[in-house]
Amino acid sequence: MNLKPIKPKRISDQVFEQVRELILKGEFKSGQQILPERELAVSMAVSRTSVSNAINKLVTMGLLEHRQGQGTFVSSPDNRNGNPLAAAMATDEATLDDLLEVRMGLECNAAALAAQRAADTDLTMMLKSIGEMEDDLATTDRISTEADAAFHMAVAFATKNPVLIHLMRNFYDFLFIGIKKNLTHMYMDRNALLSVLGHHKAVYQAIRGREPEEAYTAMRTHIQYVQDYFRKR
Amino acid sequence: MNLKPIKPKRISDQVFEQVRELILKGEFKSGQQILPERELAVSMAVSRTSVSNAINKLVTMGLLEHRQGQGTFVSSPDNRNGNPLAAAMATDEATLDDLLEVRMGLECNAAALAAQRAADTDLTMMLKSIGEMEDDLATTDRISTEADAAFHMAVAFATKNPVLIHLMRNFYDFLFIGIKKNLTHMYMDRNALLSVLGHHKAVYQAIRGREPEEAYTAMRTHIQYVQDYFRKR
DNA sequence: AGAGTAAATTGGTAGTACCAATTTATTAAC
DNA sequence: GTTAATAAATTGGTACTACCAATTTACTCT
Repeated sequence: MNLKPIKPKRISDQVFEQVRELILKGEFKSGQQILPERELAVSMAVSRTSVSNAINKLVTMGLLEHRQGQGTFVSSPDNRNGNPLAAAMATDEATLDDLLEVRMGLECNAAALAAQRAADTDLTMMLKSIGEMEDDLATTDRISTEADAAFHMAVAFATKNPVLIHLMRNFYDFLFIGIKKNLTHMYMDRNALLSVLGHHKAVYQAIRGREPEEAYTAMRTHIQYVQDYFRKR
Repeated sequence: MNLKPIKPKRISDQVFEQVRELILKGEFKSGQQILPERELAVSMAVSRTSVSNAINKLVTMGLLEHRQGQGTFVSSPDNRNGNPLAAAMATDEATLDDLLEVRMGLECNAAALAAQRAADTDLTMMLKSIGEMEDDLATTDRISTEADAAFHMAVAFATKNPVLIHLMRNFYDFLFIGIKKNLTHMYMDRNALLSVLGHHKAVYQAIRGREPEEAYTAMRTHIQYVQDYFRKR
């Protein structure tokens, strides 16, 4: 007899999550109007009150903007309060290079910690994302940003440090939603991607081999490569 | 004739502001239940819908917590979304050690960057905070957390990286507001503080000497010392 | 005194009506 | 045919009412 406690889920929270997912997946683009409350309520078979509550939550978080008489619009990523990096990038003359510099500090350290702590499931996740990247490159000249992010998030999870995981998640949300177009060149440059894939494999090998210093150096090589790639553009 | 445009103010926003003010002024203490929605609606002569909207906004921001059947309560300061680290520390079993591990990544990297980029004003700021710590220890057995934070922030400013500066600011806000009591032991332990002061001086010397690897290693020594200090408790 | 039940209290959901702001469509005047 | 004014439609905002869901309190029975 294996009974698990049932946690009731508020309707407005479920609406919130669905709409948030649509935004994060890019179904509703930045600046685009989403469906009106009445329409969402009918489509989801809930009351307009619940929809309105969910939308208000997304407005408070900065993902959406209300305009009475017009509709509800997706905010530009820079205005999102949920992501501290957006705030940093919006208020100052911050650049992609600045962000990569911070990554250098965070991710090299993370790789070293991962080499000390990775569980088999972590290693499996890293290998899976490497496999996805290989599959992509076998049939196309590009890889999905999701596979790249998944690799780095797998390394973060392997650190078992919740603060670091949270920060890394913010990073990848921001990188791939906020400034995705800046990264497009590299994600469609076959030679660059082969190098990236090689770096990922080197990081993975070092982590699997429980070698923190090698993992640190491999990740450093990787991020330095990305930095140099964008510094040339 | 001086006519100013009249900007209509949403009722729910006015409720939001009034309640937020009461919380920030301490009329409702952390953990305390605020007035029920129905009561607030009657007191403010508005509909419960508007009150509920305002409360939901404060809940989303983390200042309040709903509990169906009980009431609405003021969150503890650690849970406030104004600081992203608070969110990371609240949702998981995160520890001070986790936070120090992340600092290891960020701040060693920052020290190396500072050694490459520090201006005279940056060096002056570091020296000033070291001076304040020395003054404190000359007359008392403790130092102010502000002087310690000021040193680390001076190093961050010396990196000239706005993203890093922003993240570091969040760190020190959180460290000294969120979990200040955990740090008290060290800030009143004379021997520990003498070591910390020595570490700061070593970091400063390396930065002033434009030696990134020495700065990195000195900062690493410092944070490792703090980690070990708290791991013994 | 303890257990069970009922009532009260609180936030959550739903539906309806209307208001406020904006946009679109229609009509009237030139 | 064009422009301006008016009406209608669309969208979010407010209000009200009724009921549901979760928790606490009060009452009754053993």
